[in-house]
Amino acid sequence: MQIVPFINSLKENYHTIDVPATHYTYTPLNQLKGGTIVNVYGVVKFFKPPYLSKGTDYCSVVTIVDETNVKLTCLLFSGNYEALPIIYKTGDIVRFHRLKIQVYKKETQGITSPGFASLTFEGTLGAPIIPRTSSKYFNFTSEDHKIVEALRVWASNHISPSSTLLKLCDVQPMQYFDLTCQLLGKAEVDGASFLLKVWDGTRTPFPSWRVLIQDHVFEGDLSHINRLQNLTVDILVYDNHVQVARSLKVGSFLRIYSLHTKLQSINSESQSVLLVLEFHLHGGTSYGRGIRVLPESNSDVDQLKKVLESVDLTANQQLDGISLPEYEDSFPTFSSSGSVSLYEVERCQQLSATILTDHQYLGKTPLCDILKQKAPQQYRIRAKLRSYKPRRLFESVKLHCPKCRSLQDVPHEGDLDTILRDGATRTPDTKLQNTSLYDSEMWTTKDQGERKVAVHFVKNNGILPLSNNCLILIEGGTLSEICNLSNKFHSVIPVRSGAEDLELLNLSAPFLIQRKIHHYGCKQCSSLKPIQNLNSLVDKTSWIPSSVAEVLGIVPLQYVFVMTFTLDDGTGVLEAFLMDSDKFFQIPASEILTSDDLQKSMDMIMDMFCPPEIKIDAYPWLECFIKSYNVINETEQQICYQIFDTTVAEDLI
DNA sequence: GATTAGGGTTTG
Repeated sequence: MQIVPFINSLKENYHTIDVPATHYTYTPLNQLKGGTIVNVYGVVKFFKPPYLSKGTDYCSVVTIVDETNVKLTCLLFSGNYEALPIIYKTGDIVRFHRLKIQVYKKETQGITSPGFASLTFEGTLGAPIIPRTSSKYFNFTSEDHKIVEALRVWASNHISPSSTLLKLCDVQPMQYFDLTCQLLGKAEVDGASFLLKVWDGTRTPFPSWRVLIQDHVFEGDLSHINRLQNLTVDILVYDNHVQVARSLKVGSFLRIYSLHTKLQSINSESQSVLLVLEFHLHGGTSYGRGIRVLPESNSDVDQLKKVLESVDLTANQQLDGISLPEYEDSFPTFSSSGSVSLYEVERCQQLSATILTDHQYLGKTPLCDILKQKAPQQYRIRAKLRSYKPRRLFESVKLHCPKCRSLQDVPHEGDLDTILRDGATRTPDTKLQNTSLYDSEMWTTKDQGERKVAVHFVKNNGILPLSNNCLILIEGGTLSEICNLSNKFHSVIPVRSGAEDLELLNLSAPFLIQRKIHHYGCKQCSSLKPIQNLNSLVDKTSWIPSSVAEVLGIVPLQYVFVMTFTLDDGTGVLEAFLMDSDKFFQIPASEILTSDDLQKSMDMIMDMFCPPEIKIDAYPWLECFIKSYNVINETEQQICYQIFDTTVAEDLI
């Protein structure tokens, strides 16, 4: 061993030898050579909090990075827990003295060498630069100060801040995260697991599970815990973490790394299902799993204490033993972020996310029984939505003819433009303008081949109504012109000049446009009547689509959602067809294609029925009314099912 | 005095 590092090591670690201050040099991480002993600085990119190794020492694995953008994974061992770096989170800055560089599997790594010593600093820009170390005496100069500051600046521009530190109110089911909390109680569960009861002053989106233990093994203030009710969570720690957990002091502040959440549904007495959130600290040290006690001086602990002190227990108690209506008042049905509030899923667990609009007297039938029976029949069922098709909303919107029952796609905007252009090739006939029904105006466009556009303003008893009550007939207009006019006028009907009268374009085009809604007619079932028939409408200001359609001989098509639901009640799986204009989802299918808000609502409803990233156990129940019917094709007879008389539960809309 | 672990989630 070289004498100078040896003396420095003694100085830093044992403070018994008085030698002059030594100048340390720090090797950039891109200049490390195997077989050397170096001093390095770095930003912590990853770390495992110290844990007892399978040998004799504590171990901490720390990966650091510096301005050279080179990473170094360090294996740090010490028989003394305190001698390992006191790292609380990634982004902390460390200084290692007497780190041995070696090569393992072609990778350079650092490992403690005799006399290893470390300092750790908070990585936050502007935070006070206070070294954390267990060494009583250590070398710390203004140059170190500068290095730490420079690394902080570099890290702030090159390393994304740690996102794994979460408050309990922000945890989601199925997640790994780091929790800063206070230990309220603990209990031995069995050899392989140990219970920690903790809180951080915020409430989880689902109530925590409650781990069953024998009363006498619990350590902690139960009356305090009872007062806190659902502000406390139960964490089960396993295997290697058990002995650490056993040694923790109630009341201490902890950081638990890579804590895992899992959503679990449990059956309660009243047949309803309740969702609870489980917290597991699994065995092993992968991903830095572990527990570290935070000192009272830690700034995160300081913040946590303030939160804990400010928790309003009276407000808490009002929420305990909740009756549903009060509970819902506290939480918006849909969160502003556009995602479904987890409380809602919970709410759906307890009741049902859909309800029947009729037939409530019917008893429920298990799907396995329905699948054995002949059609046609009607059933009330309770099932979960395992999956649905189509997944893309716009693919589920169709046009349905109630007369011939045909279904067709909604024309795309591009196609519609072509249809309108093709229908508008004839020049407006001036003989058909200015009748008793309407006043006419004609324009000739410039730079567009002298295209002529005629607009006929339909009068009400000989008088032109205000534009927002006025129906206009338009000849030769493009889609964008028609859309602009439909914003100003009550209704727009695209027409062309016929032999004797204005006539509708073919029924590939909408027969009536009101704001953003395009009304279509069935080509099969309609037999067009003259435009002048609009005269027979007594009130020429309300322009009800069905009335307009009727006088013009049109069978209007209905906008519908067409979807296939794969329903599962645990006894069987059944595919049911849903065709809905607005009764089921309470969203008008006619408006959804042009409304972002409605699309968002629809997405939220489907996410509620079929929550992403959650097991089906945790899905809400749907109460549905279904009809079975026979479908016969060339080769076989098949039984199909359709959902009827069912709607999304009112408080979920 | 060597060993420990050598980052990359349990399956409770």
